[in-house]
Amino acid sequence: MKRDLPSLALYAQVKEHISRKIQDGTWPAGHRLPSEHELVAQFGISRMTVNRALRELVDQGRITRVAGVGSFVAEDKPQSTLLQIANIASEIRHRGHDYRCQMLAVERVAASPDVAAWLDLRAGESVFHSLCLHRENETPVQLEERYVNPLVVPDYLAQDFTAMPPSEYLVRNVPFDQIEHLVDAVLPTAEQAEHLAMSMADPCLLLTRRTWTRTTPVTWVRCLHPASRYRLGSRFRANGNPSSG
Amino acid sequence: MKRDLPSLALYAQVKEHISRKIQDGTWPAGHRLPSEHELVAQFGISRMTVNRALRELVDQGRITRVAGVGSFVAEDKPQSTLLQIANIASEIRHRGHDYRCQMLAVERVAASPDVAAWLDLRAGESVFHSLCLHRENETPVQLEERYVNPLVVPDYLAQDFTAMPPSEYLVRNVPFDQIEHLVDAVLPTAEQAEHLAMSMADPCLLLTRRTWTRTTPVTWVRCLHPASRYRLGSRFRANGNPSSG
DNA sequence: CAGTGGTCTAGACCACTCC
DNA sequence: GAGTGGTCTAGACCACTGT
Repeated sequence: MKRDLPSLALYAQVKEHISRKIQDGTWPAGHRLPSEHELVAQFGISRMTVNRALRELVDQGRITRVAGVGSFVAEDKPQSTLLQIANIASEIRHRGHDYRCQMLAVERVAASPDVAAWLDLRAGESVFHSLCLHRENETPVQLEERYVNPLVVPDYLAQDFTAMPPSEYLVRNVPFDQIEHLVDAVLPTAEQAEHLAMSMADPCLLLTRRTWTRTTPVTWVRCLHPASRYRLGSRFRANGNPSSG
Repeated sequence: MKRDLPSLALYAQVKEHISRKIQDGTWPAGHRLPSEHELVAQFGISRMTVNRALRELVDQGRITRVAGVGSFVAEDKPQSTLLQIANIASEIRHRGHDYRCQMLAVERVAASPDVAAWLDLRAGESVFHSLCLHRENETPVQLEERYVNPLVVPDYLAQDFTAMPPSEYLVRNVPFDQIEHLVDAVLPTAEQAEHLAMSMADPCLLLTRRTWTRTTPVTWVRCLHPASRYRLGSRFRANGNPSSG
């Protein structure tokens, strides 16, 4: 069998193989994975090695396993903490509500000094910019302004974001190594308030997120939420033995 | 050797053995652990089993390992994401600034219906309540209102919180299994604005946190931050192969 | 019952570090 | 060189689920 990379551990190759199938949608949530025995035969490796790969996927929340039944692609990606917000579309649909993504802009612009610094480019270089409004039952809940590094995602402008919102497109196509979140409370500008159909006196949650692949910046995005219609949450169950406070 | 629990997996017994030595201070940060070979001899089990225990301790951030050198007790626990805010005192001191905790109230009160529901008690039952103001270089940065379950933390009222803030006291004394965070953007009430020496028109970040031990609620706390003086952040490096968005 | 995952063994080879 | 951890094998026994 061919090697993807020089001497990547066998268990890691199995993990990548399965992760890819999940990520690109070949194996949707709830889909049953091949059994350990089948993977042993398929990869020509020992069961302990397959078992380690699957155990680590469980730890990462990618799959769930039931002894005597099988292994399945995990339903939700509770991810950790703030990542939940990345998938506002599925979150809204999960509540049984209508979701709509309205594109206000998709364009190529010259990077301002700020944006250039954030994306580690030179000012004036070409970057992709998008502005879109996410609606829950036609009520605006998030104004998303995004800059994307064209070196990493050259096809960004060609996508139909009304079918697949920018965040989901990036999730499915760009692997990342690092993610940074900042959360602020702000008052909206007049223009933002108008897009969000809210008062300028009402506070908003502002989530700023940057992601990297290797050490290359991929995207910088600011998500503005009327606080009365959106809150950020996370539930965490302990693995080890940390403490409360 | 004696068994702690009936038929706990061998690798889990090794993990517990090591975790206990770390937690009770027998093995301080940086201390060198026995080698895999020594643990094999000590427990009379195979090396794969010892190896699994040690790998999982690495995943949990308890220890670090260097091939060719040895295994060592990990230095600090940076914790993940939002938990950072739990330790506002050390965070402020880490910036080289003065930290002060001013107690505005420490008392026993009858649980309102809301608080009773949050803590899973009956309305009117006795609960502990504290209100304190955290200052950075004498500037208020967090107004912390907290309710504590007296069944879990009976000695809460007797503590000197100016020496050790409530969050740190709980961190050090109550193990937890679950933690829930909610983040809102709000405008402060007149009273809150006065405590925080801010305008009522300026937005605040409101962090609400609940913790459980087993399934028993321990504490419910609301931390109010002037957004101009505080933002919430998290940096995350991927372990597996998740995606960006 | 056959199939699944959970665990465990007793070896093995390798790359690495320290002396 | 001896010691360390990183990985891997080819078996094994068990408890559990489904039919």
